[in-house]
Amino acid sequence: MSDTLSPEKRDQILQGASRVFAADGYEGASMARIAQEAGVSKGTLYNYFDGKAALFSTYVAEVCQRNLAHVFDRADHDGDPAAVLREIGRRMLTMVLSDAGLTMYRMVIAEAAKFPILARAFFEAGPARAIDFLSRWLEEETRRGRLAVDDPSFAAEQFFNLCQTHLVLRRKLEMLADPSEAEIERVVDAAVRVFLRSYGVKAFT
Amino acid sequence: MSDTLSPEKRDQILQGASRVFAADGYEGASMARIAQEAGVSKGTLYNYFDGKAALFSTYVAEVCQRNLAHVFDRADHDGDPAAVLREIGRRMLTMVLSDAGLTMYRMVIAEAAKFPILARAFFEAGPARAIDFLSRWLEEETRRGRLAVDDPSFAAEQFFNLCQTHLVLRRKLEMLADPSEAEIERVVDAAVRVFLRSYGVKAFT
Amino acid sequence: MSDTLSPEKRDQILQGASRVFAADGYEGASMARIAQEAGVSKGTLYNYFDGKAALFSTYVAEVCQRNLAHVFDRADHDGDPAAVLREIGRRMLTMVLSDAGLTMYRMVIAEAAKFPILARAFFEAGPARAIDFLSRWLEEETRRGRLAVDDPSFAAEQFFNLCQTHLVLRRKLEMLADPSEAEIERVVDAAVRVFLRSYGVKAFT
Amino acid sequence: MSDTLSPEKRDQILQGASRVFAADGYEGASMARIAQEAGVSKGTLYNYFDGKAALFSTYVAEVCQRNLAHVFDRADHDGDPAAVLREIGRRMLTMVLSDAGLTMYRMVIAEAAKFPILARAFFEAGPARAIDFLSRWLEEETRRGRLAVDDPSFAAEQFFNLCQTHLVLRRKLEMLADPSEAEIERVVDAAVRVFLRSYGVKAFT
DNA sequence: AATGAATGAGTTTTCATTCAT
DNA sequence: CATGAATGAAAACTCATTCAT
Repeated sequence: MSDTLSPEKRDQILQGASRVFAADGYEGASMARIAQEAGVSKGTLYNYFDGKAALFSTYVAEVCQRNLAHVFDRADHDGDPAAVLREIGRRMLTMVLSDAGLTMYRMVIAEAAKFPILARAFFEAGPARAIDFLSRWLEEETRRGRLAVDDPSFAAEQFFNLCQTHLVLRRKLEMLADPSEAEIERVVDAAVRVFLRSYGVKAFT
Repeated sequence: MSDTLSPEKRDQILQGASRVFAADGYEGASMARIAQEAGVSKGTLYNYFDGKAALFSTYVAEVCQRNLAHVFDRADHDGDPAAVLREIGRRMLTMVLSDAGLTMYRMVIAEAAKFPILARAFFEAGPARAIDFLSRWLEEETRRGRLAVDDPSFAAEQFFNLCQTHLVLRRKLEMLADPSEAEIERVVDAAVRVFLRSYGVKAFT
Repeated sequence: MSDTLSPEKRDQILQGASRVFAADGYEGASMARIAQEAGVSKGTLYNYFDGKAALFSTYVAEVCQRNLAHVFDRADHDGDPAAVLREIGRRMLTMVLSDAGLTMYRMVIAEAAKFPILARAFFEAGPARAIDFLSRWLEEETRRGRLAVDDPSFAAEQFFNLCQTHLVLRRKLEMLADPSEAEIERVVDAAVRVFLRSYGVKAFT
Repeated sequence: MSDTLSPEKRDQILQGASRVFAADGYEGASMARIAQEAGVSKGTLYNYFDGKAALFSTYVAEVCQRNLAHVFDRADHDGDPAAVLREIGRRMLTMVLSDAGLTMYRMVIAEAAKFPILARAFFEAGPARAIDFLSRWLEEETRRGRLAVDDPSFAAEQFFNLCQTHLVLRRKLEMLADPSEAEIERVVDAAVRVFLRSYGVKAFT
């Protein structure tokens, strides 16, 4: 059945869906508009996907894979721990505050009750990946005696939460435009300071 | 004109709207279903409210007033600062994780682009109130020499973010049922520890 | 039953209905708006009239009686026949072109299929009265040898139709604002000229 | 986009719309009833037309084109002027008194305030065409010395107004069924007589 | 007799989905 | 396999009418 479906057309449809879902949300998006945006007929949509819900699920999964992966990929254990933490916090915060990140978050939150599987997929592809990365880095730094973290996974989550202070909720509530680099750095610096007071080792702070 | 509309029926409608909005979100809710759930006719809905958007706005405002007010009202400067912080964190977290809090958050986030005024109203009625309360308490404690907080408002936000570690995002993504008291306390205790390492005064820690 | 209904309130309602029907037409008018405009409750409307249709019928009848009567009341057999005709044509045309006349015509025409009785009532109260008046005047003038009209009623209708040349249809189709006195007189003068070429007597032309 | 919509179905819809609009007027017609009458679904209506207003506009335009065009197309300058005028008057009056003409007139008048563009389109397609045709004929006859018309356009309008005596208003007000040929001829003959008394040339009368 | 809250059938319009071509 | 016309079940909202107070 799916032997004759071309992957190019599948991508083409997902590109269109991407634009429309991002602009209008799940409920607001119409299959007609997605078809138009993708340059295919409405019927073709149903040849490649089982319906609107399935198309949305695939879209969220793909965007998560594409955008959220490879952001936390290289572990640096040579430089100053504080500098590394600042870089990690800055990357995470920048993505969370970006239009793409914001839109995706909103949609997933809005439809979490309806699409719990999708919500989990989002978590695994994004936050879980970041936590896992930072967690492993903290563990290794602790092993090397440069940090003193007892529960690395929990501490990683604490750090990311600290980084979201002030800016993130306000941005989600449309009370803030995309913040400047300087604003982001100010918040991240404060987060790193608080974090290291608890988990730092004297010699390195 | 609307003076003579019975407040009981108004409440009855808001009760129904409450159930339907909570279950289906703003877009997903239908006026027909709200009418049915409230036990009134569709026409009556429009006698009491100007339309779906107005009904939603009123519902959000009322729930904010009802649920979020009077949670942070008494400032305690006698006991142990750590104990006070634990109590504050526990209250905030309990509310954020409750069904009502969760539902409200989801809807406001989902519709923030469409109803920015409402999003701000939510912020003022909820998070802003909490931040303001804690901020003042931190200031007073600092004045009394029991804490050392330079930027009380920012520190307050950091504390609330720390308290949301682990549980809140997972709950928003339907990956967690309503957590137990013990789980909440474990997270809050950790938050208080980290917070006081940065902002505490030796004699009191 | 109608013993206790006050004529003042009835008039009050008709005043309100008058404004709303004139502004919005029959279909466009809402009973709620009429009640508001009349300063009574919706219920009261139904105490005085059997429903929207009945209210509309009464309104049309009353307006016809009030506005169209007493326009052609005095018969002048002393002056120049041409001058008298000009005056009659001018009066008729002015009324037909007025906002009130136009509105009434539009409504009656629009609803003639639905309210044929009302259409007839309009005809009797307006056009028929005018035709009757002119017809009798033509008859008397013919008796006095100042005109030569064989079928006075038909000739009267011909005269009124001639007077409506150019202006009336365009006004009905919203292609013309309320015309000036000069424009009206130019058309009426032409009508009188054509009319007297057929029905005039040499000595008086 | 709309290239592939079948013209047959479009016609089918317009046929249905035609029946419903004619019976109920613009406001009175419902899209549901039009769909039913046309034998299509409500959705299909919106595939072919942008909405009720657009459907109505198209309907009026098509009927005007279909019914009013090609009625006054051949100019005859050989026969008796009186005979030619009688033929022109008869044709015009027959159309104005027909069910199609009557219905169209009623609707256009009723909605002229809401659709002034449509009212003008009706005027151009119908009355204007007739006036133009007769006007040119009168001019040519005058040039040939068979008539003496100074203002051909105005005289043409006078003639058409004279032809509408007695029958037209009564028919519009539902006080008359479709009149017989004999009645029409009686009125037209009288109109021609009056017209030629003013604009005729002795030798030809 | 007056009120106006309540009703519910009605309105236009949208849209996910199907299926003949 | 791709198409897009057709569908029909919703949606939000209106309004003439009724009836308890």
